[in-house]
Amino acid sequence: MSDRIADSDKKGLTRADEVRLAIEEDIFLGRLRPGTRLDEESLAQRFNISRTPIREAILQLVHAGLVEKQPRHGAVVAPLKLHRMVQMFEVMSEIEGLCARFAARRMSEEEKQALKRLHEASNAHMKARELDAYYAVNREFHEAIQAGSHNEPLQEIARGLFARLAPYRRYQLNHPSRINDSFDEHGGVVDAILAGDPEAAYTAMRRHVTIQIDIFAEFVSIMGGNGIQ
Amino acid sequence: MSDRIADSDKKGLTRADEVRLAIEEDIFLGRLRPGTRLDEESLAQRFNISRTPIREAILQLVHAGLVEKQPRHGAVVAPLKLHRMVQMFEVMSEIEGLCARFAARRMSEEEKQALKRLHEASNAHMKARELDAYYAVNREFHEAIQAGSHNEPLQEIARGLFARLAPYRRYQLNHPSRINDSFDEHGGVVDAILAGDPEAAYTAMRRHVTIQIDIFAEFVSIMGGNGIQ
DNA sequence: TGTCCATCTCTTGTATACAGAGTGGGACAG
DNA sequence: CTGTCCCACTCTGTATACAAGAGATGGACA
Repeated sequence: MSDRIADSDKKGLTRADEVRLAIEEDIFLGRLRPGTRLDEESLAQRFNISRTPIREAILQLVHAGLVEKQPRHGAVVAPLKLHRMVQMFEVMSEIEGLCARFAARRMSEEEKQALKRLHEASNAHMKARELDAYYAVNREFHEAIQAGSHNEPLQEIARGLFARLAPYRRYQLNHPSRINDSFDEHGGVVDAILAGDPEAAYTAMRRHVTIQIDIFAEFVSIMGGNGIQ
Repeated sequence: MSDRIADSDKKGLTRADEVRLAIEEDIFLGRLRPGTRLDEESLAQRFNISRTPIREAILQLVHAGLVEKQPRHGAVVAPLKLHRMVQMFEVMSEIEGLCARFAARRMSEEEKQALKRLHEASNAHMKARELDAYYAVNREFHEAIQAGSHNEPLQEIARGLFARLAPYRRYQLNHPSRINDSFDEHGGVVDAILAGDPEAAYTAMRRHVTIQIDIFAEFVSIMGGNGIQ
């Protein structure tokens, strides 16, 4: 783990913000597993600052849903319960479907072209079997559509769900043929949005995310639920 | 304003939590208008505690979306911009519609009967023109359906949106005939849920909330946007 | 030997003190 | 008279010190 915060991008951010970003990344990248205790004192030592900004960072993470906290009992990285995770995917599919529906109606020509380019870029990564690169573009793809909804509260909800699911979502693309199917599903979404067909976009996106639930369920059944709690 | 926190219900709550609840109530009840500056020092004096828990409370409010904050620039009660508020209602109608759709599929017989009783109770308040009572039952009605979705993350999203819109929503039922129409629309939702018809429930609920947007837009046009920013 | 109680320690919650950034006002120059 | 620059004050961000609650450990008694 980076025991120090990069000296770059320190513009306008408080220490608390920097710590929050660092811990967020640790959670996303799996360096901090769900269930891990977040001790204020040791975090303070790790970042060479006092406990005050650490506490603020933890509070922010609590409200982002990444961390759970009970008074006088400390904070732990949120151990998503299985049924709750399935519920979140369920909501996510609807929210993203909604984003796609709005995007089909509201995206500007420039936004549509940018989306198309993103999709084409992911095509290259798919053929080259570059999993990490595909995963990165995949995220950009979904974010582009969320932004295309031109509805900020909706984007915030989507981002929040995405953030909470991110630690688990990365397992999905390990499924052998998944990356190809994912690309094809994206294609359907892109076509519907470019054609300006809201309902088709909604259906395609909703289906795309719903499939991820199935993949995830399969992953869980293989794992036997271990390591997830 | 209550300059002191009630000695009751102090179980398991930190000072920060108490302050947060107090400020939340002030915002909901309009005692703290959007745009009002939240000065840490004066709040600390008002509650007779130090700035530390005040800061924590403000942070929590920031993440609930009720307060905005920029580094080194303090916190103000979130001044909802008009277009953003419309966007929130837009999302709210979809979220509540979604809740209704799930509720139609998942509500137990007990939950359905409880919902029916709530609706009948609101009928009495409508006929007696008891606006406040109707407003209270109305909230219970929506919460019952949200709970009926049996999807916790979805409920949290709905609650969050409701909380952020609450300071403004109360104007809506002032519209003369609104209360009757509202009751009729609720009736449609109840019928669909009791019949176990997800799509009808979704449509009825979505329409019910969408109408609120129109009422709200009308209210705003009368106000000329003053006092809302 | 097992159980219960007390104390001790560890961690969180709160207070207070200090540092640094922003803002506003006043003074001086044009 | 007006504009600009500098100084001071105010408020936020951070550090540190203190208090209090929860859990653990050890001893004593049954």
